Amino acid sequence: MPRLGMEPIRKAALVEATIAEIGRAGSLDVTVAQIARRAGVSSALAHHYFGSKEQMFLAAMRHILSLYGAEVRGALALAEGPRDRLRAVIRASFAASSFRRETIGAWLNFYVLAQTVPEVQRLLRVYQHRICSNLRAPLRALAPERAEALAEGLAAMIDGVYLREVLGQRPPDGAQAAAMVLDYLDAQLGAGSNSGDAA
Amino acid sequence: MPRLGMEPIRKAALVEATIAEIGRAGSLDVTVAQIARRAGVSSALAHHYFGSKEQMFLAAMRHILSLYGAEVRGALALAEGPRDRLRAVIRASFAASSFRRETIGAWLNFYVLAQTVPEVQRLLRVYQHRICSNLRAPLRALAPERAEALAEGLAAMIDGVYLREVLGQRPPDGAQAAAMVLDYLDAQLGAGSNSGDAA
DNA sequence: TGGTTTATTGACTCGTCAATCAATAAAAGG
DNA sequence: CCTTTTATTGATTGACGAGTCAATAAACCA
Repeated sequence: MPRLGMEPIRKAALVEATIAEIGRAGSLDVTVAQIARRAGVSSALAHHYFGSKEQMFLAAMRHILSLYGAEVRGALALAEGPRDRLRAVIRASFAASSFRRETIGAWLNFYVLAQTVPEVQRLLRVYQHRICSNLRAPLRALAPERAEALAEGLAAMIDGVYLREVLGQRPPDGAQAAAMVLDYLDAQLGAGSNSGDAA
Repeated sequence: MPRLGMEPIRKAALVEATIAEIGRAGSLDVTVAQIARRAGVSSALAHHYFGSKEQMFLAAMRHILSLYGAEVRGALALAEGPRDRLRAVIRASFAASSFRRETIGAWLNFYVLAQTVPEVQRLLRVYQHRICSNLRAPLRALAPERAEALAEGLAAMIDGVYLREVLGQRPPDGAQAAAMVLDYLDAQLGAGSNSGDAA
């Protein structure tokens, strides 16, 4: 009994299911049938709406990146002063909405996919570029000379902490993960807790 | 015309070919036939010696880890004093033998495989444990309180730098990569260039 | 020499899976 | 109503690939 206007609902469900299945399997070796079943539809319908498995992966990735982007924007909106902005970006990177087993697993797999699918590579580069920008701006106010290098170091560390979580036996702990990066930040800027506050 | 004693030669060639193919494809979606062809043998022979594709992946991984281990041991043998030892471990992590496109690509894919194959997970954990140990020991002599946390931070950063290389447009530059991590180290310990030298 | 071990492969089996198609059915619209 | 559009699926196709097997052949051995 086909109600109309199902397309966005189905698509959203399939995107969620894609992420969940990749997270569960821990790899991109998930069949369209598995994804579709989890979303409660037939595999034919999944193809009908997305055209191909690759498009499903891309949609899933855009979804993850957009969640993360929202998290960052939300945190930045509340931050005042460069130091606070830096902390906001870092904390947002480990917020519960992104720092979850399944999302981390999916994210790792997208790095793999980036080596094959140009559009995935493009998206990941956009993400990396954005996170660097978000870090560089406030860093310029605190340590203009080293802003560029520090931003890249922080970004690398954030990615590295994610990566280590993949093998972690215990469930991800965003607060602790963020603490490690914040610690790096303080060491680089001089722990002086607020040296650049209140723009 | 079968010469005897081929087994180790074929195995070595197949291991190399496995790494090269994974690096080329940028994923684990490589067929045994592709690997075998690159090694100059039939796919049947590959199965004959390894039993399964999974065993080939495992052998490839052990090979990569053992190259890296050798690099670290070699560097440590020449180092004197804790600070120097730290530098040695970090530099070894970006030595030319490991820090190459194909190896980096393969390494990333092994992280993915670790989510599926317990033995791969075990091997990666051994690697992580060892790198942390190698860092923690000299750190204990320089900053006993923070040794544990710093070791994990450094390890995360090393992994993160590798990860970023996956998307890098320009070919990997080990020296520059190492510099970023060494910079973090100096910031954490106080740049005083040799505070812990000459044990 | 004849038997055993090692090396090596082509051909085949058996599954799996992405993608397609044709068919069913309910709503919308005139 | 009858048509068009949207939703939905079961069944099918076509390709591809891991792993197996039986056969060939050279080397070694007694």
